[in-house]
Amino acid sequence: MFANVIVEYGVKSLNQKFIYKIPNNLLGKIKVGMKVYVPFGSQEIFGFVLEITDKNNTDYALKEIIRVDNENLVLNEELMAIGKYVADSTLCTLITAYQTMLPSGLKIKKQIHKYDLYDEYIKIKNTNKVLEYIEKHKNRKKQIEILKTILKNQKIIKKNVNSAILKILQENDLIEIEKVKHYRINKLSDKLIKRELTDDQKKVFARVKFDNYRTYLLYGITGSGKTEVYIKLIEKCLKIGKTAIMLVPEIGLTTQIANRFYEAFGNDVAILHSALSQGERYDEYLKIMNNEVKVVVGTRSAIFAPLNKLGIVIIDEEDSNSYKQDNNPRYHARDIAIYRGKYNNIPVVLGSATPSLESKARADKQVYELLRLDKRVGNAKIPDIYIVDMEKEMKKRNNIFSDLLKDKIAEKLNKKEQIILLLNRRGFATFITCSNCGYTYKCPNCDITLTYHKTTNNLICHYCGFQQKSGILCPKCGEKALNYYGLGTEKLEEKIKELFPNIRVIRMDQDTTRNKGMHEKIISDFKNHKYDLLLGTQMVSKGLDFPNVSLVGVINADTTLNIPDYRSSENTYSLLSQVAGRAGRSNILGEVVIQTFNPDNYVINCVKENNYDKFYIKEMGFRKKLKYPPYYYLVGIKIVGKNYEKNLENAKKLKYYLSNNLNKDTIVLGPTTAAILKFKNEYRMQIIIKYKYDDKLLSVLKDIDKLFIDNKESYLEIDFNPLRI
DNA sequence: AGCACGCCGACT
DNA sequence: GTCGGCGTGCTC
Repeated sequence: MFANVIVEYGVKSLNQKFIYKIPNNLLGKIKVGMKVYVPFGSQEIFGFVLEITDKNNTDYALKEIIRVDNENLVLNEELMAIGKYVADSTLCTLITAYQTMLPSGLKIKKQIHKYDLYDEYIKIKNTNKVLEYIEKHKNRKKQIEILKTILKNQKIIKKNVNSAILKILQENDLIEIEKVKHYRINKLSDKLIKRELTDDQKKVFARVKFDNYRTYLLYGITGSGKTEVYIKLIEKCLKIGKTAIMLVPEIGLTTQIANRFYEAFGNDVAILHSALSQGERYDEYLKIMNNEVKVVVGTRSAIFAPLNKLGIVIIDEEDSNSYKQDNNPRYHARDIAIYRGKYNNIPVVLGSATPSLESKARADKQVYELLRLDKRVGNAKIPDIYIVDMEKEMKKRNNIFSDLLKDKIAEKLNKKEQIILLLNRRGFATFITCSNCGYTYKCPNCDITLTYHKTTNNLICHYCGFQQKSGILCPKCGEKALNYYGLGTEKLEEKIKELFPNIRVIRMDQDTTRNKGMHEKIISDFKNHKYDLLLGTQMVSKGLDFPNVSLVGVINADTTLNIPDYRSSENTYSLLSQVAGRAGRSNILGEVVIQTFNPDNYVINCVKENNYDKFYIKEMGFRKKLKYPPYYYLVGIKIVGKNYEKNLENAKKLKYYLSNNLNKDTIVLGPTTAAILKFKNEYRMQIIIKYKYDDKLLSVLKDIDKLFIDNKESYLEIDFNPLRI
């Protein structure tokens, strides 16, 4: 027998099957989807079994598989198929696809990490022998005491026993050690909390059918109780003997949602998200593979959870950009969810308060089934939204806080209610310029100004992570004339404290949540009213539920609106209405102040009117006129190289090739410089393909991918349905 | 990706 | 003469 194997190196030139002979001692042991160790040229490396066959059409001598690396790791048929689908639909190598599906402890590569943790117990080996021993050696008091406790309790924990005594008992062959797998995350909740659905929620719940594939779009306003519907759906799914995946966006509130799922399903739940340690991830993955859990809650890559008998997939906040991976493979979790939905013939539920235009358009065309929740649960009302024209405020020298926002903050502080401020920029100042010579700090590797972080006194490139210490003198002319421009969350924190000296402020952004557990700590401290005001980047905008928050302030709504990208309006609408939804989630009325230089912009006004449908219609008009999704599909191709001229030349040749080989009504734009031309010392040109239907597209893209394998000057990054171009 | 092989230049 | 630079080609 022979095995077709792909090897651990994720390079295009090795993206092919290598055939190996299965030695007699491994016959029957090796299965499709297993990790194996194989000879490869002069090396020995890991690989992954794709097929097992009795045919060998080659005329060269075959090598033999050395061994199976981990007998417990076998990807099932569905996961094998998903890997192929990911590779085909994103043009990544097969091995890269399988690697992303596995937690790092199980990836197909050389690794010495041992993630397995065990609890060790001591058990009696032979009771009669022990009783004899006790009779015989009455003076060995300490040993006898231990033996008696074991006799009484069946087994005791090993680490509580003195190692010298343990050794004697072992040498006398009286005891044995039992190893029990220890999971790092262990939620034991025996009091499961059952909640009732409202009539609206019940109607939505009843529409989801479990006996065939169908994608549902649950469009429910903020605070309408989508999570309760998800829980009930999963409950039903478990009742019919199946399992469930629940995806949440990657914004650190996974633990919050996970806690609600623990309340509902106890230790039937596994969680998978990026804040877990590698060991924790490994453990959770093992629980899933061993069928010890029925519900998986997690971020993007949890869509690959190896659950058997999958019964439903739910994606909360389906419009979140975090569901699309922005490095290889550039897959979208929504596509994988739908693939699994079809594969298992089960429902897929996409939920959001601000659905992506793609999903809403599909629902309008009956491709998805639309479910709506239009009312907030209980007495909570939609917050009042005020728009402030910052141009007028600037004339009053209010360049950060408008009069209205200042008044409202003072009012809420007085009433002991809480406040959230959103500013979508971290750091202190967004750039530093010398007023003497005009020098501006820039990243040496990218085409980007460095952001000043006061806490660490660092200048940081927010794109590549480059850091340098900040000086007092201009590095060019040596004058003491550096000016700090632009507003970030650090400066905002300082300014709010100047304005309200007694206010208790907590900041939540990438910088304050870098350490494990900080995210949860900030959220729970704010919830427990240890702070009056929470300020931060978009982290503060989604999913959080603080009943005592009655005011949300958006410092500058234009930061996201002005990004030159076809989705900036959609992103802004979603961000603003999500953050507005943080106010007034209980009995107190919520108020929202949005500061902007574009008070007449339709996005801002639709947010003010809380009118998603109006925004949707207006935005769809623009998308149609400008030939953007969902009317057209996009492919973004980046041509990257160290030499600007040669790279541009390659980009032009590529454009020519694409225009000549794709369908006539497919639009090929570019090459233009990418949004950030220089990144990590490489120049990036961009070609955009817009198409409605093109049967040649995939094969042409595969061809150009091959053409560039041997190109030493440039390489390609191909992105299907890019979220920004 | 990683390694062997091979062809050139500057060294004890 | 030979050590080591990296360009090229191959891996079942």
